[in-house]
Amino acid sequence: MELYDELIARGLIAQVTDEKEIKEMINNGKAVFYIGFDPTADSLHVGHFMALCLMKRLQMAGNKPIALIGGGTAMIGDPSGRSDMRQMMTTETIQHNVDCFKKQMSRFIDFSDDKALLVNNADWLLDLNYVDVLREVGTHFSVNRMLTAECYKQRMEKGLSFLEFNYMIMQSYDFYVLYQKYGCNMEFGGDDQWSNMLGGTELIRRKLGKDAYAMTINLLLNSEGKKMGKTQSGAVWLDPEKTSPFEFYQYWRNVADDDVLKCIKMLTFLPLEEIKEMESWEGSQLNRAKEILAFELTNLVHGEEEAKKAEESAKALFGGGNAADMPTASITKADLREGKIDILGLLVSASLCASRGEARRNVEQGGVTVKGEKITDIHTVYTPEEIMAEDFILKRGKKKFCKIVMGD
RNA sequence: GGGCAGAUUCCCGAGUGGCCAAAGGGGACAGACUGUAAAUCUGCUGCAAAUUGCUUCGGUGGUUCGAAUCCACCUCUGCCCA
Repeated sequence: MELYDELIARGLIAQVTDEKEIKEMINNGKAVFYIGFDPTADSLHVGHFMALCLMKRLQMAGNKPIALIGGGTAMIGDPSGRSDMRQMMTTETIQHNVDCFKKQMSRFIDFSDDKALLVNNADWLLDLNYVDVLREVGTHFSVNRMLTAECYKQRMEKGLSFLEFNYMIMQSYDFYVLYQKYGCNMEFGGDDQWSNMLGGTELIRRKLGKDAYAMTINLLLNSEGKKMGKTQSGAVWLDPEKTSPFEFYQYWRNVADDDVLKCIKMLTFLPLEEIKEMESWEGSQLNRAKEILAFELTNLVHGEEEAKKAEESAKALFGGGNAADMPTASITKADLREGKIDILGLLVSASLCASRGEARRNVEQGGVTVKGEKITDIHTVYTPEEIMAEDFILKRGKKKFCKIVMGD
């Protein structure tokens, strides 16, 4: 199966500017394409991961990827699909994030021998002269048309600042620069970027009289229509310091039934024939599919060793018995009172609960377990020796647990 | 620049002098049921040395025995006019 058809089959492609041309180009490795990443945090997350996978797929077919880090555009903030303005970031924060992105990306994409490029649009955006830009670029944009763009719709109600309004123009300008500098003839991005991307192809046509193409990939939405890769405590990060491999594994292990196959299709590199077989699975059989999904993704992001560890821990924990490799939390002498620590303090110190009040509630509602036994008394206290015992496992709820170690 | 409306806890949103840590909904969290799923039901949702105390209703100051609520100024946001 050729690349383009595979992308369709996996449900990745959302919109294209010219299907015939694009198909021809990417199937034959003739595309030089770019995907933009806004460095709004110090780690990539699941949303970026999809884009990285796409880059990889295309690179494997001989196309040349350009990863564009939006060090310049991040200073403006993309209003697409957002209900309020992003917080303004300082130049230092952005630079720090850019560095972090670079490190993580090189894990997925082969940048050696010029097989892929990594560029930062701060390099050309930051020195632009306002009047020059207005005259050269601004003249090609119709405000009337921009205002009707889908990506601004939400913001037309809540207010849109001129700063953010310019994001589309900056992104379009990026494409224009890359086209001239590197012969970049295609832009990829999430479907929420569609209008921004069209701005670029339009600009190239108007200024250079050349054709450039754009293609968007479907956003990874769950069955409720919300973006996946987010938890109550924020995004699911690719950085193991921010989201441990075990948590990462668990996130995918816990996706809803309705979403498993979609995720496998869109995110893994498993052959389509193999995935086809899974489509007939139903009911509790889907649990197997979830294990596969979780393992595959953890493997891609954190490597095989970590993936295996996460899988074993999960199986041990939920299948009974103790996990060999489990999250740990440390307490210090300062946490002790008269040489002991109470159950509430322990839960808070282990970051299993946000406050003693929450810890109290969890205990009272029967959600806290030590060594497999339910704790019913909120006044239960432990000595450091008890806590350090091999079998001392603190568990809150069904899925959160850890071992305690003594720090200084 | 002028006029109008508004800012409440994670989010939406009620509250317009004491009965307010603040209705209701959503979400989150815990329990039951399950398959580490969904749906459903129950509980719960500011912090703590916890029948009490402390901090919170955009900010600062004021009136009052007492302020989310009244007054003044400020900041921000939306709408209308220019």
